Amino acid sequence: MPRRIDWESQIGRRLRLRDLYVFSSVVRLGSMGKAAQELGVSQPAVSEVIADLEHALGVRLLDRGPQGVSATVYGVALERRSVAAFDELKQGIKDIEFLSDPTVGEIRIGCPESISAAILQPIIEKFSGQHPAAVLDIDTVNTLSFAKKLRDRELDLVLARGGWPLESPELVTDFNVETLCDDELVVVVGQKSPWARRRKVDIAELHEEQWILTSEDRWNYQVISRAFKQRGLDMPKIAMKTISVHLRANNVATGRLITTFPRSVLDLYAGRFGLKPLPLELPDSTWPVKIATLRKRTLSPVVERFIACARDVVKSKAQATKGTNGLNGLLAVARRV
DNA sequence: ACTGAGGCCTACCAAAACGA
DNA sequence: TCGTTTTGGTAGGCCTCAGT
Repeated sequence: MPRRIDWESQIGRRLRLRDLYVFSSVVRLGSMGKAAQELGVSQPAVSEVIADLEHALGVRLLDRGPQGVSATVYGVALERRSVAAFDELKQGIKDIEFLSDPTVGEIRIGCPESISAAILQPIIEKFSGQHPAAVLDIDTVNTLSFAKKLRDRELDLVLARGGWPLESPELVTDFNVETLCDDELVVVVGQKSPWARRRKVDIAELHEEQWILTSEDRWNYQVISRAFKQRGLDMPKIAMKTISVHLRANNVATGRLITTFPRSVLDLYAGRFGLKPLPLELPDSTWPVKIATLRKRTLSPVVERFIACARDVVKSKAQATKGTNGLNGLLAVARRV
């Protein structure tokens, strides 16, 4: 068992930022030689840094092999904290930049397409107006990897709907999750569809229709599945599986197909594509939009301003629509979880 | 308070040895 | 064979301390 590490004599004086940087390079490249090449020093210099680190910490950080090195459990632990340490430093430098000019900074946002169009857009409009020099880097593609990217600090924040990977039990302790606004899932047809003229629809009547849905592991598929199951029916035939909002809207507009949308997306596209929600209630169809950030990570001031701006935008929209039935509860007053 | 000498520490390299 | 470790050496920066 390694001895208890004395911070003053072993770490405070002996462990340097440069050592961590060299160590991270070695782990990333899987070789001391390659790391040396990248850092522009000789391989023995790298070897010595690693040996000193291991000596200071009293544990083996790397397993050496004929094809290079791999991190031990201790190495993995140190590497993970090193990433966090370098990120904090980077944030510190960004803070200094921000303090010298509060309108600059970069915000990396993970946000699926269905949220970016309807909910993110007005937030961006307001925020960009207030902070024209701030750079927004928005990833709308790899929604399933958002949790990992957030944990790896590749994203500052993620906007997503409830029931997403970030709220899985094994990940929930890593993130701060805040409900930004409420939304709900609705069944949508084109205005040419015969269903569009109906005043009341039972989900069971739609069993023989052609559906466009997302894949089985996604929440909107599961809501429809539950709705049919409640009526003692299997899932209907799926004509097309896609997450693309545009593909679904375009195909539903033909009048032959049925799909689901969040209410916010429908409100945005209803006029443009000629879409109509069906008057039927789905079980457990509330689908709140949430903001997640990495717990225990200091957010840069510009990111904090962006989140505050997001809260302001949904709050003012909620107040503007209070008393009307147009949005049916969408963008209700933001509340913290 | 400043300066210079001496010692120590750190970073680096080349070459040889080691090991899977 | 490829990659790591060890050895022996150099150069430069930093610290301490005595002298001015």
